[in-house]
Amino acid sequence: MVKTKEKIKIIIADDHPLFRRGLKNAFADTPDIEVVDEAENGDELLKKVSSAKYNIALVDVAMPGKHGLDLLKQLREDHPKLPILVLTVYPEEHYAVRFFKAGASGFITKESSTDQIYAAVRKVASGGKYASPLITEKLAFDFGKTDRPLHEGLSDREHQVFLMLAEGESPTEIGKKLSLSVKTISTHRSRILEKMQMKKNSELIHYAISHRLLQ
Amino acid sequence: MVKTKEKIKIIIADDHPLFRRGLKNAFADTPDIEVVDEAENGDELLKKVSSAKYNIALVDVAMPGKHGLDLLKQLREDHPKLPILVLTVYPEEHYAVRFFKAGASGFITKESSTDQIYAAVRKVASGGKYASPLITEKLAFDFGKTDRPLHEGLSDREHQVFLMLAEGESPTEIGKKLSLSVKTISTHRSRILEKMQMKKNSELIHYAISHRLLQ
DNA sequence: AATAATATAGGACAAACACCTATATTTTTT
DNA sequence: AAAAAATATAGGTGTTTGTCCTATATTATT
Repeated sequence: MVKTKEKIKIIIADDHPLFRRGLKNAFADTPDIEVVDEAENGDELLKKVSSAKYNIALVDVAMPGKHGLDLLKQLREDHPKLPILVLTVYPEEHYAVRFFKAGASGFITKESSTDQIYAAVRKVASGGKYASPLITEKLAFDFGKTDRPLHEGLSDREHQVFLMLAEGESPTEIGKKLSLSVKTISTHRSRILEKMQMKKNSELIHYAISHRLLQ
Repeated sequence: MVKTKEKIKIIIADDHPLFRRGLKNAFADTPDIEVVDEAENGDELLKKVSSAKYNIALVDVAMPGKHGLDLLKQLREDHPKLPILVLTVYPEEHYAVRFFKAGASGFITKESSTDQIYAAVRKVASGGKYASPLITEKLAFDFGKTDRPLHEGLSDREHQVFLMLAEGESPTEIGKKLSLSVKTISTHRSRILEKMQMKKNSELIHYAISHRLLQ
């Protein structure tokens, strides 16, 4: 039971040098948490986690290279035991569910205060899950609800393709980026439109804009 | 001439606490620059700059409340002499021109290294303008040509078509709505892309969203 | 009056894509 | 444990869509 004296070792992954600095500095104030490594993109993170020992990975999912749900899934696969605390700039409500399902242990936005982040790290380090009160409420509230936002009925892949379409990317571009055939994208698109009860890409775009799913 | 010993006093405005911390910490390393105040949104910034004395405002333009060009213009109006260094997460090429036009003294992205940021602050503090090499080149190239905000260089018809394209409408749909041939729309589109120095509709969409031209 | 910019579109050809079908895999339901 | 549903992936085919080049009339600008 001397374990309590050991520090929580975390690796942080974020592509903004100044944000990493802010994080590191914030954890310099905590006696029980220590930033022992950094990565500035998803691939570097994957490389590092496989070699060294961390208690938590604190990961911005919006990075160049491997990122988002893909990155999260890959991490889970390579290291099923490493708890992942997801960082994002996005308004959380729309994404949290998705990230939890994909195996994240916690989810916080970059607007969070240092105290919230400390709390999240501690909670996750002790094997728990962390979500902001807002999200927790939302999760509870939504449970079993049938009239959830349309886009939550999409599968992960569909959601991913949906966002890209909403950003105006062509099926061909999307296929290229995801290394999938245009046909596959086209099929996803049909199902997205069907699920969302829409007929045209323009409707997807409007939907995404009005739900603040874009930038 | 004892002036050289005085520190450059800056106020930083960003809605991410951790990013502010990173910035502050980065400037803790510089003997000649000092962060003397912070603001976490545009309104707070406006309030603070009117009361106190800073040599530079380092401002993230993507904040809740007053933000973006509006914020920048307001700052210029209230304090024509306060140099403003704009921070952004956006890929710089499309926005820099506009921000300089609106009176910014410098423009850097959040991906920048601390050294780049120090350089920017010093340059701006001494009355100069700062832009990354990439942008500088771009500005030189564009001068006299696309000197005004990109989308304002469009003719009325082009602007109309631009917005419809940005909403995801297809050339065919647009043609129908405007009772014009698809060919005409296609021609307009080419010219819009040319004038805005873009290549794809997705760029139009991003531009429109980030400039709040939609909805 | 001369020049540039704008608004319109036809023809030819290429690319993009939708639609249908199909299969393997995963997840959920029973 | 078995059956059913949902998910993720594409191939083939044929049409829609749109680009590029060219052209002309009209309107602004100098």
